[in-house]
Amino acid sequence: MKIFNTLSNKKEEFKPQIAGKVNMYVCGPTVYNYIHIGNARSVIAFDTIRRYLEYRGYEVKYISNFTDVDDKMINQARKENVSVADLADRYIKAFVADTTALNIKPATFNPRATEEITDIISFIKVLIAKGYAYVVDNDVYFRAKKFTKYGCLSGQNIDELEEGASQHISVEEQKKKEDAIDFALWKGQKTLDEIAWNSPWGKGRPGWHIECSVMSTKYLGNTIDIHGGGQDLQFPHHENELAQSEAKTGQKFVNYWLHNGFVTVGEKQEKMSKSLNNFITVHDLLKKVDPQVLRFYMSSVQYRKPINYTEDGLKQAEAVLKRYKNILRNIKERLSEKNDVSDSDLAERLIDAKKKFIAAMDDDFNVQNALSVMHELTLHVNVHLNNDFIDHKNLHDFVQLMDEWLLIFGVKITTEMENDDTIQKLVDQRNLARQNKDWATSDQIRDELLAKGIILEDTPQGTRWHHVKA
RNA sequence: GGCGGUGUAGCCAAGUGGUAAGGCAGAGGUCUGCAAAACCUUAAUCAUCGGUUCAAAUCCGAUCACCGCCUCCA
Repeated sequence: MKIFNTLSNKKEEFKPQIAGKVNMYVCGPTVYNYIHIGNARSVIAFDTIRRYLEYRGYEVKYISNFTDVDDKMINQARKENVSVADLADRYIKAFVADTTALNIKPATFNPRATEEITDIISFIKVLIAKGYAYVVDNDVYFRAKKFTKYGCLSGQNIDELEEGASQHISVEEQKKKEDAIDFALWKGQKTLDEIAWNSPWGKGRPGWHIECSVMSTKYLGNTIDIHGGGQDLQFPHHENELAQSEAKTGQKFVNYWLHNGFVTVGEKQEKMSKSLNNFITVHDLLKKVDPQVLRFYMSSVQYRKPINYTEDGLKQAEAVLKRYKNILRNIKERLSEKNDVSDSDLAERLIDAKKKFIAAMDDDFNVQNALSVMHELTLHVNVHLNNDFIDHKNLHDFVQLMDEWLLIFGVKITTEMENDDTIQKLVDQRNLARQNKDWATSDQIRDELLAKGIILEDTPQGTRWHHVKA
């Protein structure tokens, strides 16, 4: 399996530290609002990756944090006149609701920054002791230049970073720090009403980057296999995480860094973000869009590629899902027949498709090629279904294969056989009318049922029906 | 200014040296009493210019356009 590693900027053969096991950490949301579909994309991308790793037999330990204290949290809580903790609880609940709807597998554990303060303080103490951090007033800063590899993840040159940074950092902050590129590990309390914890440096709270270093090393060990997040986290967040962690442990922090592409929107295809006010929350979108369609749309683009969010894109995803639903339902209907035949060609195609699917996904999770394999196989199975005699065993295997594959994309298609005497009676009536070539009655019954959301399909094997949404 | 990404048919998109996968939409057709479902047929020379090569979407150079990061952001 090959994975694109941001650290080396190329695809590398994936080798977890312990054969058969993968530990991964994915940067989670700051819980001060509903997540938008850009946030969802990241969650979906890494869930899809996780599911594929599990499909390939890896046991995955998956940790994703909640940032439940920082400037945004504090500001929003003030605005709403609620406590930071209440704000966090509310949006963690919303996050769970949204991601559950999108069929995201729950993380092995979701640590919260505010519940890790003791470990954060110990971590910072070590950095100070090693000379990688220094105290100014009630703040603690990381001495970036002492970590000579600083910039290795983002390919940034420290001197040029300084030029850029100097234009944006406030003068006060600038003065406190030894160097413009140093960043806060601990921020002293500014006003008495601000949430704060006791520390050796006075009351305060952790900086943003430190929490991920602490939680990652605490729950997964000093060196982890995969660390994921959005492309915008590459610098400075992940660069800083890397510096802090390796400065403390002296060991490699992450073997494979993965960064997902953005969701863009509008004619200019700009990044979806709160500051541009061009975001759509999952909470709102799911009021009108089938969560499964949104999930499939987002996971059917390779994780590193940008997704330009459009309604047409959603429609296309919906059309593909409908095709899969149709074939799975049609097979289920026909498997009740007793007209078994063995089709060696179909058997071979299944084996071949499985190989190709794995080859596609093993190549840095190339979902487009994987879907292409699924389409091709679906075509052959549909052709097979035109026959009077069908291969029960291989059709059964196909259904199982599709179920497994679709689940990697977070999609579960249910094809429950529906039984309804009232509907069946009407269908029988209609068929009687059809035998008598009474098309008027026949069509009238079909229209009646359609109005109730029931679709009829006349096949050589008889009339079958299903609900529009099913 | 520095770093990185993108540009392939109406749309989504694969493809890193040998004469353009797949999907959606559209059009035509088969099947059907008509539908539905399904199947068949059907479209691009790959942003532009130049170069290397027997051969380039694919390598090199230049240009144009767009996006992102360098400041909170998935």
